[in-house]
Amino acid sequence: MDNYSVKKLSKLAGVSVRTLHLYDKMGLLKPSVRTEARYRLYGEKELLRLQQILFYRELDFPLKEIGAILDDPAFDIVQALEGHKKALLARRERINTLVGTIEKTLVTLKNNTMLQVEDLYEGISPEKVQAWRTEAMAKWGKETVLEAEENLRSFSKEEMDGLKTELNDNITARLTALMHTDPKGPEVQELIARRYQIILRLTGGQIKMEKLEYFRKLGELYVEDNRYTPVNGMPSMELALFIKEATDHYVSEQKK
Amino acid sequence: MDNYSVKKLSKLAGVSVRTLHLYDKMGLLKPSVRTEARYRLYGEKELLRLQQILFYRELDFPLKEIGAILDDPAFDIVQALEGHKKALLARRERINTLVGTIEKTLVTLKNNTMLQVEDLYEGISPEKVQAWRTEAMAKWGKETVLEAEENLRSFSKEEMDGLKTELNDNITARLTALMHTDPKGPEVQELIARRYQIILRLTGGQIKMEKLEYFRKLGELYVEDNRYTPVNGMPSMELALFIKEATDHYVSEQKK
DNA sequence: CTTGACCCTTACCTTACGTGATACCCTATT
DNA sequence: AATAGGGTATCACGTAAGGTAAGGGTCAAG
Repeated sequence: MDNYSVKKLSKLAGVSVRTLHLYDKMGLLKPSVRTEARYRLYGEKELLRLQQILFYRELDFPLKEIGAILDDPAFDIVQALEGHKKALLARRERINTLVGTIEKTLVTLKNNTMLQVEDLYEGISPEKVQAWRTEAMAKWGKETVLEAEENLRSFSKEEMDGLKTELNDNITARLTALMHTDPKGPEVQELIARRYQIILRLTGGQIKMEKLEYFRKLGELYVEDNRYTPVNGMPSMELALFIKEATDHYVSEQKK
Repeated sequence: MDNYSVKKLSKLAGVSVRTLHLYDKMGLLKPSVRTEARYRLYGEKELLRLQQILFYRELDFPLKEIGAILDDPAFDIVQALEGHKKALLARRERINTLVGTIEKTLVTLKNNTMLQVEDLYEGISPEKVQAWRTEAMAKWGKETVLEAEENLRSFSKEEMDGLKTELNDNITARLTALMHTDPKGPEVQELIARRYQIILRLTGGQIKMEKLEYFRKLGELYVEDNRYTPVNGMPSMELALFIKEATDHYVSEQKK
């Protein structure tokens, strides 16, 4: 009996000596014996009690409550556990909210990164960009260019990269391949439709089916003219203006 | 400028005065002016900074880190947020584990509650229980009764209550109703089969199809004998022995 | 001039220990 | 028997983010 010194018990249970001192002082776990030199000695009963303490501690119960649970035999453990579970679920909910807030914040921050106009023309040299913007403004009007840029900036970098990748890597590649095998087949139609869907997203247009239908036909024309190629590697801005041109064309068609 | 006293600012931002004192002392939010009487006065800029502090505080950032974020313009906020998100997800995982442990513990505790033999005979007066157990032991043997009780105790109260409720409220009621309209119909067969399935669970038997098939036939006999009624309101133990009788009957049938 | 509202600083309390500092105890080896 | 080593004791400070209280100064209105 009373075999365990503080160190032995602490090793056995995986706690620090300091913890045992603390539990002793606060009355949570008293040694069964104190030697005349005031050494603490614990027995099997204390080891068992320590295990129980650690169980509830693992569940994040405060030590005071653990004492209450263990010392009061009338304590309603089930109720305590259920209450504690409720608290934990609330904490989990709060964490979910926090994670949501962080994610939203991250999106906003990444959007803000896009607010640099330069980001719209990544990979293009600044002189070229400047020349190209000037030319585009002369061609379509300053407002048009600014508007298109404004729209593109509302994207997160991630989303835009995803769309551009799909456009360049997947769609155009398959389109090019199919042009040699089945240029009039249904898959070509699908790809062209998808391409315009993406372009519409990038240019801020709502996807309206009539427009989509129109662009599908327009796409066929483009394909016949072999004009689908410029989409490959197009910078974002060029895409925006490319589709604006088509939209204007569409609008003037409707007016007739 | 510098319109806000500690109290005004604290009300405006929803924090305590003590918090403002603390933030001042730790250099997180210094008042823009101190009057000659050492009163703290804050301006709009400080209000704004406080808002930012509170934003990060809401996300459970430690105040020291908030200071670093706000004071170092080169601080990588995105990385900080992503790291923090990871930490939050880890905490959520831990909470999930804890909740799981609690739920398991609750099941165990409820099982232990069932360990009281009295719980097997809820609603029956103790004298009746004693008399009935004695009689049952004489009829089927002491071991049989103890075995049946042992088996029933491994159930959680919840599950057993669920099964008994289904048995008493749903099955027997519908069975009784159907006996007057379509006593040989397929639904009656289904209900009888389900009834024996439940009884088998309660008596610890694995549900083997051959047995089930046998009991279905046996059930028909019972129905014809109008003996299905005793199931209604039967205490758990009686159910266990009721089915034991049938099982023994089945075994002796097989041996022939 | 007083009163009540506001403000200041100092300091102790909270949780569950970690980390010393200082001093005592025990056992084995020299 | 002295000493070295490891074990042990108590005391006390530090942690994060304030709450709470004590004791005293300031300001504007009546």
